[in-house]
Amino acid sequence: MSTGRRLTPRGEERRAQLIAHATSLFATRGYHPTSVADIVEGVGVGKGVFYWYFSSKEELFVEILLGAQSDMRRRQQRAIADLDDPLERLAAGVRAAVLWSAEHRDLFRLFEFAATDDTFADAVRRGRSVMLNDAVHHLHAAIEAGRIPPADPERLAHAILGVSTLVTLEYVHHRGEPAEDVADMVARFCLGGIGAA
Amino acid sequence: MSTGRRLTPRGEERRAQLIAHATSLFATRGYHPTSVADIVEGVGVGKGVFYWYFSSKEELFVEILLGAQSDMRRRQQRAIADLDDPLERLAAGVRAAVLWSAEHRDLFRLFEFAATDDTFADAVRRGRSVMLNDAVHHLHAAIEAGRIPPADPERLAHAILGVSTLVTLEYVHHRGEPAEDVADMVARFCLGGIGAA
DNA sequence: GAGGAACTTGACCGCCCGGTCAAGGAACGG
DNA sequence: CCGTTCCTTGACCGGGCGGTCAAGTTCCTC
Repeated sequence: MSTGRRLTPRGEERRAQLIAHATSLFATRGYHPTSVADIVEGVGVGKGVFYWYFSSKEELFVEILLGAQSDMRRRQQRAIADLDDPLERLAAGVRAAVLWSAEHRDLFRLFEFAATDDTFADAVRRGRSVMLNDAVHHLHAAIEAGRIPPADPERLAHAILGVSTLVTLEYVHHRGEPAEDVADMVARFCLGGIGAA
Repeated sequence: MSTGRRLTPRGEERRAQLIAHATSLFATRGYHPTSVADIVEGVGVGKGVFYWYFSSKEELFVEILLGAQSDMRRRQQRAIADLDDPLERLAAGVRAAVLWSAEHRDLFRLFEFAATDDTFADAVRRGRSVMLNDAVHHLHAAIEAGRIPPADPERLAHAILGVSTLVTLEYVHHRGEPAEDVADMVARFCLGGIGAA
């Protein structure tokens, strides 16, 4: 993960400040409307500081994106770790995704934007495909075990991702309903959708 | 729908040209990176022409958005018109949405972007809520009739929208699979998700 | 305390943005 | 052929953009 650059603790903290503030600005105003001047102003430093830590606004955004993806993945893996049943693993993964999205509204909004922008869409797809592969794996196992009717696991995985994304956006982010409730509803809908009892 | 402005046939055609080219540019490059200069250059006219027909780049985008929304709605209504059964109406509506999205890739991408931008998110939500209300209505009827287990119809409607959106994006737009097949799969998943036999 | 690496400053650069406008051409009714 | 309305032009404006850089400050090392 390290970019090779040597940073003192002070530098490390500055960098983190910039990332944090940029994330919040990108999420609230959007990527394009947020200028580098806005970012450094919010942290209270000169413009040159930004380019000491990042080579461009674009590079910073990608870094935030990749960091968020791997953080979410880590959370999902942890939630799944001690489960054996494929359908339980699937449901736990979905729940973990919803809960993570509830706790990281800013990062979730960044995903949403990045997916619609040609410059970042590939990075989003690459990150997604990792998560999707996990789901495909569980779905495949469930089909093999006769727990759900045969179907293309990849399509099912995409459908599940679609439900999680839009329902989380609407109910957790927009209406502020409890993430746990929403996660339960999403998991239930998805289990029905794939044909589980 | 008419903005009150008087336009000769010639003017009407120019306007349509600008809308068409702007739509394609917005969809491929994105809204912010597309400049008014890009739009008029593609049509081969001076910059002033743009501001003769539209008061701003933003206004043009909103017009495209609203037009697309009502076009999609019209298509959905037509597909549903001669069906009585609530679940059939629901499935037909979903299929119509997928097929429309397949035939209007540009407009579909505009929806996706607009939903992530504060300036346009409200317009998107307003348009969506119309479609969602239709779905809620059918779901409510289906629950009343005991065709599906009781649940919050609004949440189910959002889940259905999520499946349609993401699966269409991935399989129809990205992989170029036949829209009919994808529409079938989406409808099947959604019926399972809401608990229909 | 000398020296050098890490960090910071903010004026500056070239560019392009959304939007304006005075002026000029086409179309058409009278 | 005139007058008017519709349409078109493209130079121009103020301003903000992403990005640079010479100069300065802080901090650690020896």
